[in-house]
Amino acid sequence: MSNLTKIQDIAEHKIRIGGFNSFSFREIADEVGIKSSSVHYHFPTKLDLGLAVAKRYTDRFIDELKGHEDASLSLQLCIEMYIRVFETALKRDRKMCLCGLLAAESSNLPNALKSEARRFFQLNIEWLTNKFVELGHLDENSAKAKAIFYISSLEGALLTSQVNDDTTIFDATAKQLKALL
Amino acid sequence: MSNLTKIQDIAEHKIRIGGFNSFSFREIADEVGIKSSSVHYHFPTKLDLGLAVAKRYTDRFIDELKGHEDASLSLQLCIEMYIRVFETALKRDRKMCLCGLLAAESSNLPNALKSEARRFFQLNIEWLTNKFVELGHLDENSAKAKAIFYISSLEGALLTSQVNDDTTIFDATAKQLKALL
DNA sequence: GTCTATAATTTGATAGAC
DNA sequence: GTCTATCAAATTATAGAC
Repeated sequence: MSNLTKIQDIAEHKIRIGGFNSFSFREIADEVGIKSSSVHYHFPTKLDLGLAVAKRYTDRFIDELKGHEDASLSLQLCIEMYIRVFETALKRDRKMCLCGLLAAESSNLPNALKSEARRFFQLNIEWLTNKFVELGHLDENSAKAKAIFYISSLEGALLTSQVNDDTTIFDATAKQLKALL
Repeated sequence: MSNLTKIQDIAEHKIRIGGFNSFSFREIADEVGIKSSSVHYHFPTKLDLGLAVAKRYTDRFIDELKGHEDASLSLQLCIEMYIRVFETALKRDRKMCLCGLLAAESSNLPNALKSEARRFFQLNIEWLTNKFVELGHLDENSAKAKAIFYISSLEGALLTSQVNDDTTIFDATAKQLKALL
């Protein structure tokens, strides 16, 4: 794996654990096995690194969503798949959603980074809204309200599970959301 | 107002905006109008300050909940009151829930601070569970699952509203939760 | 692309005077 | 309780050699 990729992987891990202010170029450099100046070669500023990581995270997330899409999927299966993508983030990685954490601290983030975190939410809301309109036959407004409700609940469930070191807390929320369809 | 109180107020503000790693003793001292060594007089370490602020936040939150309690309140009114406490945090303060933010970054926090954030969630879940049992006549397990669902959704709604600079996003979630009773 | 070296600033924290 | 003075360490970032 290239050092560029390693840098982004480690930065993503650290942001998802503690936020944008919780890591330094030196820590990343040490874990890669290079010097901090070499990290600056790839990403001139910390903001550049944060933006690249957030963009990559959102793009991958949306790609995974679209990758599991299937014209024959029912609303029920679509939403179950959607919930599973969040579930994986929690149970495999034992970490927060990167953009969820950035959203929480967004008032204190550079504008560009806040915008990138917002993009994650907007794309998710767009995707969910579409499903609720096309498969659930809701009107646009109701569909969007429901979409916001779903992503908010899932992000909150990650946060509550995290602080309680208890992934079954996520399951409790997931179950309620599925029952709501 | 005493400097001790001012220090805690400013620290609370900064944590709610950007998390535990987003402020320094010097910044707080500057805003109070004293020197950073004087802040250390009141709170020897940053952890001491964080713990005091988190404890105060949770105690006040629970006090407010109990203050609005009334034996004659229906489940509907109880939960509407509960949601209103979160709503106030967002619309009056335009900030995250302090313990919500600490929960998000809890994997990177000193254990004592993570525990204090966890206490907020446990007390909230306890309070909600009780209401669902006593006023909603749910069994203990269903009540607790519903309690977890409610606090998770509300915390997530704060986070989603924050990153979108749009308080109506919170309203969308609040409305769905009320409809669910 | 990675290194050494270094700059300028900030950080959490302490000692001791008043 | 607040101050001055100070510390050691860490931070983001740059210049220039290889």
